[in-house]
Amino acid sequence: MAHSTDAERMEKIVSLCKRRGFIFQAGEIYGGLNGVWDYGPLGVELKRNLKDYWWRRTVQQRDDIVGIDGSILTHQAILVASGHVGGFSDPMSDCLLTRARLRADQIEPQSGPVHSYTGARHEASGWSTSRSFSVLRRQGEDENKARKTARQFYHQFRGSHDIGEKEIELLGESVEEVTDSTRFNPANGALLTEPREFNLMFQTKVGASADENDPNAVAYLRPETAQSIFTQYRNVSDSTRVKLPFGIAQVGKAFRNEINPRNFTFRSREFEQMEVEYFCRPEDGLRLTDEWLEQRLKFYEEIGIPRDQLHVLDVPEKDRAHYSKKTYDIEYAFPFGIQELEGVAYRTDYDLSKHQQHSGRPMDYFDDQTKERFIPHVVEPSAGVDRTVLALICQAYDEEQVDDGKGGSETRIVMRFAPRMAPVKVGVFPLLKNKPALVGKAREVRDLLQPFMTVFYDEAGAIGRRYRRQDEAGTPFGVTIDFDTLGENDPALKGTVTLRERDSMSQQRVPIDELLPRLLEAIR
RNA sequence: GCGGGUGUAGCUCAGUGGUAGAGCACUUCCUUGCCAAGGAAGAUGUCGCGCGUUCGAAUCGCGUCACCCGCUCCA
Repeated sequence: MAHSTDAERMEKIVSLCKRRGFIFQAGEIYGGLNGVWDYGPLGVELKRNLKDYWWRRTVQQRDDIVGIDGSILTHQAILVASGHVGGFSDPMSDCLLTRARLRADQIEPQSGPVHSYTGARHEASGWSTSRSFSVLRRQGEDENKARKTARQFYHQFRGSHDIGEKEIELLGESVEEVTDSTRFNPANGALLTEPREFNLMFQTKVGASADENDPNAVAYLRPETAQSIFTQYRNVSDSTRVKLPFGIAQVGKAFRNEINPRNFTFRSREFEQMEVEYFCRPEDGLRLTDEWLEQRLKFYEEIGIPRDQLHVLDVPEKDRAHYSKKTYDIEYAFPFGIQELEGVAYRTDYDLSKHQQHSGRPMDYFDDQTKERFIPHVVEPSAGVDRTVLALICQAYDEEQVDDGKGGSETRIVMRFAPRMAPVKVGVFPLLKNKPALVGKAREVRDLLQPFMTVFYDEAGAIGRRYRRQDEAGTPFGVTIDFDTLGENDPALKGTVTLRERDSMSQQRVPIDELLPRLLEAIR
C-alpha cells in the first residue's frame, strides 16, 4: 500500500475512476449536477456484477425469498402512511449572525431578556436600515454584550468593512422577557430565521396537463425501495403461497434531496439500493436480525471486502428509528472515514400496521398450524449499491513498486477486484499486430471466450503497456498469442498461449482448450 | 448552510496583464517478441461558466457552478 494520506488516496481513486471510465460526474459538460453521478463502461459492468451476484445469492439460491421490481414514482398516500410526507424532513433555522444552520427541533429552549432593534444607522456615511433584529441576553451577560452582538449583525448586514462595528448606532431598542424560546442561537443569542421545512423527497406531478394546484396529482420519487415491498406484500403472498418466514427482495433506485452530498458517490441524491424485507413471526425478529447480519458479512467477504475492513455498529436506541427494536450498521473503512454500507434493521410490524391502518386493507397473516392471526414482523437488510461499488473500488485500488528492468523501480497501479466482481474478466492480445497469423488466432480466442465472459481484445502498442492498462481496469487475466501458439519454434507448444495473472504478474503456458474451463472456474 | 482550497489538452500539472505550454496518454507506421520497451510522424484547448476593469485577461475584481478538506447535517 502506498504511503499517502487518505485524502490523497481518495483523490487518486476518483481520478482513476474518471480516467478509466468507472464513474463520471453527471452533466459534466454543463458544469456538473451536484450529488449525481454516471457510471462509465467499466463502472456499469462492476455495478452489474455486484447486483447480479447479490440477486443470485439472495433470491435465486434461496427458496424463501422472491423478488419484485417496484415503480419509482410513488403514490403520495403510501408516503403519508409511511411517515415520509411530513416526517421525512427536518425543520432548519439559520443563525442571522453566523449563518450557522441548526435543526430547529434540537435547539435547547432558552429564557431571558430579549433586546430588539428596529434598525441601525451610521451618521457619517449616511447609511441606515430599518431591518429589525433581536438578541437574547443569556445568563451572566450584560446589556452591552447584546448591543455588541446587534452591532456585529448590522455591520455584516451592511456588507462593507470601511467603517468599524463600534461606529454603528442601534435604533429603537426595546427589551422583553421570553421563556423557553427556540428562536435564538444558543451559541451567541442571535435571532434565528423562521424554521423552514427541508423536505428531502423529490416531488413531481403525474399527468401531462396536471394542474399545478391539484393536490391529487402530486407523486414522489421514492426515498427508499422498501415501501413498494410493503404495499405489495399482500399481492406477493397471495400469488406465491409463500409461508412465514419469507422475504421479498428488490434492487432499484431511490432519491433523496440530500442537503449536502459528499465524498464522491457516497452520499448521492440519486442512488440504488438492494434490500430484503424478511417477514417473520414476532418472536423470531431479534434472532433473525442477528442471522441476517452474519449472512451479510459473509456476502461482503465473497465479493472481496475482507471482514477486517468492516465494522459492525450496534446502533444505540437513541439513534435508531423509533419503530426499530434493533439495528446494526455494517460500515466500511473508506479513505474518508468509516461509513455505513448497509443497515440491518428490525422494523417490527410498524410498516405493515401503518399501511393496514391507512389503506383499510388487511395485512395480517393466518398461521394454519397454530391458528393464529397476526401482522408479521420485518427484518430489513438494506444495502447501498453505489456505496458498495465505491467500497469495492477503494478496496481494490493498490499501488506497488515493481522492477522496471533497468535496475530501478516504478509504480504499478492495479485494481485487485475479486475475479467475480471484475468488470472485464480477461484481456486477449496478439503479441504483434502486424502479423496476420497472430491477429487471426487471437481473434479466434476472443470469439471462444466472449459468449461466456466479458473479454477485452487489444492489439495496439507494446504488450507491457497493454498488460498495465488492464491492471488499472482490474482485469484478472491476460491471454497472449505468440509465434509458439502457431507452432513455429517448437511443435509441442502449438495451440498454447501465455496466461498472465494480474496480481502476481506470473505467466503460465496453457493450451487453448483448457482456457475456458480454467477461467470459468476462476470467475464464478 | 458556514469557513478554507482547487478548477488550463484525455490525465497530471506549469504558466502573476502582451502569440496556449510540458510530461504522460492517444492515433498511424516500423520492430520474431512478454510488463507503462525503442524509433518516426501526427492530432488534441468554450484556460469551469458569466459579467466587469483594461488598448489587451488563463492572469485583476464581482458573481456563479462543480469538486476536495474542516464544521454542520445524515429520517
